[in-house]
Amino acid sequence: MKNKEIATIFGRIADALEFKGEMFFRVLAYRKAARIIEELTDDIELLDQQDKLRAIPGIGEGIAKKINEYLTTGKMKKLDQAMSDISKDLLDLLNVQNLGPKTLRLAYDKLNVRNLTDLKKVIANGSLANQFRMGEKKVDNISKGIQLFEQARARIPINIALQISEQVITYLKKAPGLTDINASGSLRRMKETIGDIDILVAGKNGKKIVDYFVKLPGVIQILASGDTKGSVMIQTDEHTLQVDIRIVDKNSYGAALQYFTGSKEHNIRIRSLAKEKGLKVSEYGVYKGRKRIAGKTETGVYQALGLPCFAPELREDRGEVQAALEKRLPKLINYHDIKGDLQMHTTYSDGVNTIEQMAKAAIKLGYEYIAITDHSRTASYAGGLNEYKLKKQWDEISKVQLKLKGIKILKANEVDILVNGKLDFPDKILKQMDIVVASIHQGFKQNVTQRICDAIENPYVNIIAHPTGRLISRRAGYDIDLEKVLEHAAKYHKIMEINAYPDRLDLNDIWARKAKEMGIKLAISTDAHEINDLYWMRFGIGVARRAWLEKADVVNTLPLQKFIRLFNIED
DNA sequence: GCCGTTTTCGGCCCGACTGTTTTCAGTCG
Repeated sequence: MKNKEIATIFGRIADALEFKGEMFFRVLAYRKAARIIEELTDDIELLDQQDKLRAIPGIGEGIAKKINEYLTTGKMKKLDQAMSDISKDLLDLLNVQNLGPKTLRLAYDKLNVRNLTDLKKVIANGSLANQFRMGEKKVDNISKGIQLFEQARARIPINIALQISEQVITYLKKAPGLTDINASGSLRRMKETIGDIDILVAGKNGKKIVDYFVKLPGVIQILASGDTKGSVMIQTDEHTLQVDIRIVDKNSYGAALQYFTGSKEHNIRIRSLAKEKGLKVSEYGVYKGRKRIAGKTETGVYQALGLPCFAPELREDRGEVQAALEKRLPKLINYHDIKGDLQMHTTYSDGVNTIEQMAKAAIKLGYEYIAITDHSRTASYAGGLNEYKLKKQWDEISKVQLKLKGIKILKANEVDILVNGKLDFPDKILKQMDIVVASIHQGFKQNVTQRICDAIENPYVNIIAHPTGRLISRRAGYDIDLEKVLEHAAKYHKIMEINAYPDRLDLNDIWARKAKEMGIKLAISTDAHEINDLYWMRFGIGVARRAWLEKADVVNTLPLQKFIRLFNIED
């Protein structure tokens, strides 16, 4: 698939045109196209061949032609043109905070700045500060931006961000005059990674709240500290990240929460719709002329526009507004819908806790069943089980089962899909398992699509685990044709996993939604290696909700008896 | 560059903050 490649090109064109002072909305059109293509699950080459590109909202004649040109010739004139006299190094500088296209252009024209080194030079020798409408403070802010740019902070995994935001919120709740507080931004939308943490606060005397905020433990730098806004860098064991706080009046808290939750694209959609209705939406409220008709609550804001209060996870401008208008928004799955966890490891392979400990922890979570899925023998690095150890484990499961009431412990395994396409246990063993979870742990570049398809065809395999094998912070997924795999899964009625391990989240939101649309059922599993990991379920739920999944789309929402019937498990 | 139950032309979300100015440009979210 060349989707990603083409998305990158349009992003690059947008940057270049912006730098050159091209009409703002043209730049926007390229950016929008880049995002749409990036999120596309269909192969863009196929869409081009079938002449279906223009059916995608946001892709018109011009962009479609350029895509076709690139796919047939390997080149895009518009890109070459846009980049003819500038370089990627230069455009990268647009990512420096407080340095926008206008200022960069100024530095380029007047001071010959071509890259970061040049930029630093003209800052150091004062020549940038001497330019028209520039000054010391502006240049100072750009310098701060360069500092952050050079640290090139990676986005933070959702679990870390959530943990930190909860600590910050606990701390802030003691701030003087504070009445309401919420995490907003991508964290509230449960995106898989978070750039910075945005906290929204309602309260009187913003200055005092901000003063209290910047004294937060772990702060290594104060980036801004005013009456309505504060911004700090904090350092934890492994991560450095930015935390922003905004203070608004109680009466516009709902409008502000709606606004700061985003996404930006969702907000643009909402505001356009408001405009069509003769209304105006801002972070202060919904206005009809000068009259404010909503703003105190988020629900009120949406209601004023004739819309339901969207779950934050839906607010990505992926068709949610249209769906709401047509009254076909999904009733999203909730955390409490989950009745069991279908992937976890114990001391038998690379887990930390015993079967009994895992089972007891699951009972505490209110689950009715769990599947013990230690690794199979070929996963020797993880202490994978051979047939002898597997049988031994089943004996222990039976013993624990007798001892514990209120939970069904399923005899299962995370069976390796071997390089030759076979499974790591013979069918006669697989047949005896309550649940068979199959996945790839080796030969990431060897025929992955075909191997997974073969596994899907095995009559004893129930679930394909972490189908793309990506690790968010470390590696891209296998070289896999996911669409083909999903088609196969749909054909053979196999379940695809949403792995809730925060570094995996695999399938991701986009592909999980596609799977649902193809009629595939999903399982949300934690892949826990210790009892605390069982709490990762909330991140899997986050992905599922972002994927528009409902309770009925996820097999481990079934109560025990129905679950057992579905999988033909002996009670 | 995209788009159309008012439009094939003329719109395209909205406001705060900052720093530079003396009326506003640039950047951000």
